[in-house]
Amino acid sequence: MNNQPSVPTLDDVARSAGVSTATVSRCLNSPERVVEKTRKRVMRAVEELGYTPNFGARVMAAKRTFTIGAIIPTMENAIFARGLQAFQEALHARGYTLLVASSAYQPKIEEEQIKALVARGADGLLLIGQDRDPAVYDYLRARSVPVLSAWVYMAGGDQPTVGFDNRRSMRALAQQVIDFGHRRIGMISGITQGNDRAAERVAGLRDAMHDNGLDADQVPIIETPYEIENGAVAFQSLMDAPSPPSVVMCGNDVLAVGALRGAREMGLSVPEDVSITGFDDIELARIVTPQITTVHVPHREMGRKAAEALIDMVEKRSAGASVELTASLQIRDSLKDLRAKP
Amino acid sequence: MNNQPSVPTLDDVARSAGVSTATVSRCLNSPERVVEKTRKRVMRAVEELGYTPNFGARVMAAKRTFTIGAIIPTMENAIFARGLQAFQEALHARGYTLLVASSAYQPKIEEEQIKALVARGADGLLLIGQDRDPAVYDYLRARSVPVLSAWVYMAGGDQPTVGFDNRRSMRALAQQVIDFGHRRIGMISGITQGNDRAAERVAGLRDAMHDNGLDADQVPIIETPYEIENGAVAFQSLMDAPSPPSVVMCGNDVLAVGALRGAREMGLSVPEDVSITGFDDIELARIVTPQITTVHVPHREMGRKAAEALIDMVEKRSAGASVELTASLQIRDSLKDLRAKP
DNA sequence: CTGAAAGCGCTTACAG
DNA sequence: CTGAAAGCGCTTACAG
Repeated sequence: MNNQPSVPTLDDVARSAGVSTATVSRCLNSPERVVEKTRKRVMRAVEELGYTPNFGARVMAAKRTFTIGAIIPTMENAIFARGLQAFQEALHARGYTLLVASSAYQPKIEEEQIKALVARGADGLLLIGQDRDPAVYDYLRARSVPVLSAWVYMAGGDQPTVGFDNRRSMRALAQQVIDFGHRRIGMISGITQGNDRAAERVAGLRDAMHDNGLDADQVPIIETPYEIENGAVAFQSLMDAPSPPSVVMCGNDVLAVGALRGAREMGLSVPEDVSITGFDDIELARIVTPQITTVHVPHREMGRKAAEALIDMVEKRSAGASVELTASLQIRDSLKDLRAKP
Repeated sequence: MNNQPSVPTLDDVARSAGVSTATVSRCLNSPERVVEKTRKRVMRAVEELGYTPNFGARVMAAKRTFTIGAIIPTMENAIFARGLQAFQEALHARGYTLLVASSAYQPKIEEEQIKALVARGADGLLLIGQDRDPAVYDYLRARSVPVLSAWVYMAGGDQPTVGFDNRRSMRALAQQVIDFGHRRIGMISGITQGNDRAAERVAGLRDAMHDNGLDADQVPIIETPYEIENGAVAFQSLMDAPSPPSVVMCGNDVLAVGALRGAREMGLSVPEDVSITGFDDIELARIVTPQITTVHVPHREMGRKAAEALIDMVEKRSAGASVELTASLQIRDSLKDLRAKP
């Protein structure tokens, strides 16, 4: 802020154009309500003086900041970076600006950030996933700040969601894996505590096991934070078992790339010796060799639709409708079809 | 914002505590100026009513938002994502919130975003690079919004910078390449127009050529936006020349990964048939095979230091001091030492 | 130490 | 279509 004494105000513009401040305000906010001749004169004065509305005053009078807050686990994972970029672009197209904070996957930090963004006047909030303390939603409701959960899709919840069904998607991928003849399945999952996307992906694998009459409890599952190195370590520990898996399904592509590295370090060939799958379909999945079988998530589309849904909630004060996006299987070289006889 | 009719104001607190609004305000902002007895009474009322100061009113009266704006080319490139994440964390540690926008490497969009963030009350601004219309700096100066340029280091410029010397770094890398015996050098650069980092990297290569008595004008240079696919296409066009280069130096790692893909598609082995270098040292550089020789840039440190320098400028109203960080060579398998006889 | 009051720069019913 | 004026909820000299 730091307004200089020299920064022009609405009043200066009004005086310069020979109209009232109300008219200048209208020219800026609902130009169609001002007759063209007047409007032109006013806009010229705005130009000449280099006038920009004072933020604080505008917020105070209008009770809106045209600012939307987003709290994501981290910008360093390409999936959020890409979605957030699209979210910001869509916001900008509709005249909104993005306020960003990150939670490092920690509920306490997320709550703190929610309060910080609300205190900064966010007109609406984008959060990732739905699994959080109900008190958070009460807090937001009391201040009537609309919230939208993205990266998940859950029909009929309390909050609208824009995303895809993590559980169903992982179930479909696991079904494919099973169809390919794999029976000894291992999993490397992200930390499921406080992360419904991770938990749902695990549930999806279990669903597929049940569907095929397999014992889900036999699946060894290692939970570890989403870092390449952790994927490598977890992979090696899974493969050290007496009867190692024929396929290691990972909670996301970052872990899968780590698993791939782990395999290379152990001298194992993928997919000849062991298959690996990921989730998200970030660019990385197609850059490594072999390319990783994964679930494609429409990150950019998700970001864009989330922005639109959230702005609708803010502007129309509507409850907001959930949007389901489709995540699709991407079968690539890292998954071997065991039925195929060479 | 969207204040409910039920949200309590300073006035409500004052009435409830039987004091003036001035006293309540003092209790909140400079408690030492209020005698304990009064203060306790006031704070009790604040508690009971669940009072939170109104953002807009506070901003308007105090002329500060505790918000810092950042405009980066895109969040999708890992180098900015990582630096921005660190920037945001450092901001949060000092009580500030981050307002983000992206420019897609387009000056016009950047200018628009600068205005948008200033209009949203950013107390200070982080921009990438220094190469922009002087009018932009005039605009910012007129509103006394401190600006800091990151990802570049230039001593003695008008604006403080927090970054490294792109030109010197590329020169050092090119010197290494030349020391390894390479003479036929080709380059794939990002678009240099309006991107001083890209332009400096090209200049660095030319410097090294001069240093070694080589003709810099002989170096074929292709400029293309930072996308993997573009790197592949540019690489192939360089290699199609009658006397193709023995090494292709890329403006960043994204282009280098593209070049690697291009080589694979052409059936060329790296580094046996041709060497490739990158810049930035993003995670990708170590994930591909062969690993890419590049320049390591301390992204996180840069983000953190930029946040600290910028907050100092905002709070102390100081001119701000530039900080130079060190970028270091990372020699990896993608660069062949032609002198080494097997 | 505390209060009355001006002022921050807008927006928006309400008139005309 | 345009204007006068109230009001948004704070902070801060200025008095006392």
